[in-house]
Amino acid sequence: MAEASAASEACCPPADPAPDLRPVEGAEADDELAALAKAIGHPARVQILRLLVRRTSCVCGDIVDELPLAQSTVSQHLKVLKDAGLVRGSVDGPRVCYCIEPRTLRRLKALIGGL
Amino acid sequence: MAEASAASEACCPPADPAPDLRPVEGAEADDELAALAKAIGHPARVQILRLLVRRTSCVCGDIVDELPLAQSTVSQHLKVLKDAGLVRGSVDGPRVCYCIEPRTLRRLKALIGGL
DNA sequence: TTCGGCCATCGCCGATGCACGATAATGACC
DNA sequence: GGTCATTATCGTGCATCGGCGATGGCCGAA
Repeated sequence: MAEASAASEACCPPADPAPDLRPVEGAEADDELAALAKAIGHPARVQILRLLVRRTSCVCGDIVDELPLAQSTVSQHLKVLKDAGLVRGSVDGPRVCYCIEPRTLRRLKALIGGL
Repeated sequence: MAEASAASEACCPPADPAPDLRPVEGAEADDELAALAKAIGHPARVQILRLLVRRTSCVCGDIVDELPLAQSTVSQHLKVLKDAGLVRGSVDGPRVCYCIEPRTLRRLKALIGGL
């Protein structure tokens, strides 16, 4: 398995048949919703999320020069999104390909919808 | 109108025929979503929101002894929610009746749904 | 008028967030 | 080997958050 990792589609697999099993209310759901909301509680992170949803590209560098922020700041925001589970990063040679995690995004929508 | 203000239904009018007009994406939508998400980015505020949605009561005092927090802290959280437009407070005699703002909540759902 | 309950606000503290520049780590390429 | 490009991490400064107790304002009741 040397090559064959084309890195154009492989980093963001859309396959996701898993259903949401956890409840949308209760103490755990409250904490979960608060954590997710906190993660997107910054305009820069909302912009990053939208960029990744549109999938024009998922390379970190492209995100950096799309935002009026320093590279280290963008990396920090990406880390917040990654810790929240909203985003996934795949190392692809010297670059890192970021993409959204559809499951977490759907989970967020379900939690918000349960309000 | 001395009595007749039973404070059970009058403070939270469910009437809300207004549709959402603003777009769900763009720079303003990003800021709006980030501000709303930040407002609910704390477990205590999520709990408060749920309490108000359930409408078991909307009096501030009831919220205070439903949460393991001091009265001033709850008041602070209520202020955050009120500044975000998610909650409205009506002075009703010596008490204050809080209730959710359905328009803002629907707006939040629309913004999340637009992701 | 005075008292007491209800709520908002203030002041304070420690903890966290956000931005940046500088530096390190990784991998491709010559 | 060396070099360049890309990204993560560290350290720092400043601002904001989150909690509390204490205080003050407001209204109704006595």
